[in-house]
Amino acid sequence: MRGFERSLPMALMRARESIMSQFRPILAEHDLTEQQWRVLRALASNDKPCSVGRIAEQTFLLGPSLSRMLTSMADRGLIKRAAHADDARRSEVSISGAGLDLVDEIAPHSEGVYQRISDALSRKELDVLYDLLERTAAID
Amino acid sequence: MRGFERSLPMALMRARESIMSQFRPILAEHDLTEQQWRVLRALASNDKPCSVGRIAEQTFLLGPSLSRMLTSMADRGLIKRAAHADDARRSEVSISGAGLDLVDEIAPHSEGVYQRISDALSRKELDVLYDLLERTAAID
DNA sequence: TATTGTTATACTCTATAACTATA
DNA sequence: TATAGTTATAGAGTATAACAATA
Repeated sequence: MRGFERSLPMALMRARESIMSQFRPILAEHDLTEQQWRVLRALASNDKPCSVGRIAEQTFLLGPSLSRMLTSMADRGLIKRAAHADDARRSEVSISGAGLDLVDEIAPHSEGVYQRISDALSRKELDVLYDLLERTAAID
Repeated sequence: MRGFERSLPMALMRARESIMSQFRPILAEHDLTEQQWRVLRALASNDKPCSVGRIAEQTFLLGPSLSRMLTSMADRGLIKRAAHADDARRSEVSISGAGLDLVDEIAPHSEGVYQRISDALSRKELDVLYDLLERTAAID
């Protein structure tokens, strides 16, 4: 079995932890978990409202976890839920104005983190990294 | 704020999920959580026994979580704990024979996953990926 | 006094199954 | 019958503080 250092999941985790460790304190200041932030970011990037299932796919959260998170995020006024026009089983979830405000408040800190990434990796290297990650994600 | 698609933490997570989703069923068959597997792999790659703090660093687990996990893994016979020779505060944790057997049992499946990665990425591309990930992990 | 590791506590997320209501 | 989403439940991990033992 290959060494721990040459384990791809661990290498991916080390890279991710390096970034998230800078970012988590900012999220904590705004009373957001990493998972809630993923939901907020997914909704902010989707221009249109989308289904709960679609959010689950985008954020790698399980339905039951997400369902509860959406309830608490709606209580907090960060997201909105509406009934689907054609299919009454579906929800149409979207980010609220307050949710967008929160994203905008956190965004500058995020860009600060990306500045440090840009100091370490050239634009070209970042492009290569994204490409390799995407191809890894596409396996199977 | 950059799009969700161009978020590096999410790109890292998507890549990692793609691999781990193939691997988790194998771990589940052997009653191992992802975190327990990280501990086992870390200990298997360290030739010498090491401290609880060192394992926590390697596996990105918090002390209290790790402490409980080590207790249950020791009860299961997967690891061994010994007192440190010079410093009685420290533990010396190492993998047991049964722990090594379990790693060896799971290893072939792991190589199967790496085979699929090798089908998608050339050796050179994998080297580039590891290098870029390492440099990302080294930020700050 | 600082450090290593454990225990205590509250909360969040994971994971699976069962359920509701639509389709 | 199948699908979308919620509720129920058990368990594991996260996170912080407090603690014991030792340096």
